[in-house]
Amino acid sequence: MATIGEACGLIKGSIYHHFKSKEELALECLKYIHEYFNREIFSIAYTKQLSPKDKLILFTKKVEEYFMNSEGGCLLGNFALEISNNIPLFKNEIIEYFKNWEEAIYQILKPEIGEKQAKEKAMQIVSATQGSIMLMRIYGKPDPFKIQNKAIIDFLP
Amino acid sequence: MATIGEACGLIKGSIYHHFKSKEELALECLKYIHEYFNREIFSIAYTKQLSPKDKLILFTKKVEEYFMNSEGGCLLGNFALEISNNIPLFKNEIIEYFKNWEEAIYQILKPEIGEKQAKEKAMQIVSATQGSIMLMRIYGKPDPFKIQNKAIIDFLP
DNA sequence: CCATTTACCAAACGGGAGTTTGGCATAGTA
DNA sequence: TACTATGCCAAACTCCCGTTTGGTAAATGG
Repeated sequence: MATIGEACGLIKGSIYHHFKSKEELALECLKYIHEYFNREIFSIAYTKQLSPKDKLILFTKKVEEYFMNSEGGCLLGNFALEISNNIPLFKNEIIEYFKNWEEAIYQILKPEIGEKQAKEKAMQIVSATQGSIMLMRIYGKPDPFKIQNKAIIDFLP
Repeated sequence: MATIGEACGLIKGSIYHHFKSKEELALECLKYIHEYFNREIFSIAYTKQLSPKDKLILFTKKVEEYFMNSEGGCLLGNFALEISNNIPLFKNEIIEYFKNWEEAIYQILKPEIGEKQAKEKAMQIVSATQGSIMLMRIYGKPDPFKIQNKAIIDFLP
C-alpha cells in the first residue's frame, strides 16, 4: 500500500478514502485491465470488416504492444499463479478474462479451420502467449514473446 | 514457515536447525526440483538409444506425469513471476532451469528439423508448456495441458 | 559412562504491512 | 458567512510472520 500510495503522490493511509481495502483495490485493478482487453483487443474478433487473417494479425499486434510496454508481465496471469485460489472473487475475474481471450481467438479461427480445431488452437495460443510472456520476463529479453507472436500469425495462411 | 513445519511434523522455529533462513530453504527447493528434472526428464534428450520421436514422446510423458501429480503448478514458473527479480540467486536458478529445459528439447529436435528451427521450436514448446500449466490451474481441469502435450508429440512425424 | 552434539519445543522478539483514527485544510453549498 | 463534505496527512494500532533464545531430551562417540 505504501508503494501504491507513493505512485499516486499519497501516503498509504490516504488510499482508504478511495478503496475500502487492499483486496477491493486489487479487484478493481483486475476488472480495469479485463475491461481494457475486452474493449481494445478482444473486440477485434467481433468486428465485421476484417478477414480472419487480418483480425489475427491486428489482435496479435495489440497484444504484443500491450505486453511489450508493461513491466511486470501479465497481471492476471501473475495473480492466477499466486493467490487466486484463496480469493474466489479474484479467481472468477481471472477465469472470465482467459475465457474471453480464448473465445475471441476461437471466433477468429472458426471460419478458417472449423469449430473443433479452432477451439483447441485458441487454447494453445492463449497458453503459448502466457508462457512466452513468462519466458520474456525470466530471460529479460523479448525474443520468446516475439517469436511466439510470429508463429501465431503464420498459423493462418 | 508454520505451514512447512506442520508438513514436517515440526513447529516453525525447529526448521532453523536445518536451514539458516527461509530464503535458503526456498533456494534448496528450487535446486532440488531443478536437479530432479535434470536427472529424470531432461536427461532423456541425451540418451543414445531412442529415436528423436521416441525421445519427444517419453520426455513429454514424463513432464505430464510430473505436473499432473503436482498441486501448485510449476514451482519455478511461479517463483519466476513473483519474486525472482528481487533475489538474484533465485533468478539465476530459474534461468538455468528453463535453459536446460529448452536445450534438452533443442537437442531432441535438431536432428529432425535443423538447428535454427529447433531453437525456435524448443522455446515455443517450453512457453506453451508453462502457459498450459497455468491455464490448467486457472480452469481447474487438465484439458489445456493435455491438449498441449498432444500437440508437442504430433509435431514430429 | 560422561561429554558433546543434535533435534526439538515453547515462548518471546522485532519488524513490517494493512488498517484505523483524529485532525486540518480546501471545496462546494445554502 | 456558516455548514458540510471531501481529500489528505501524521501517527498510532494490530496482527502476522520470520527469526531468536533458552532449555530439555535423545543420540552420538571417545
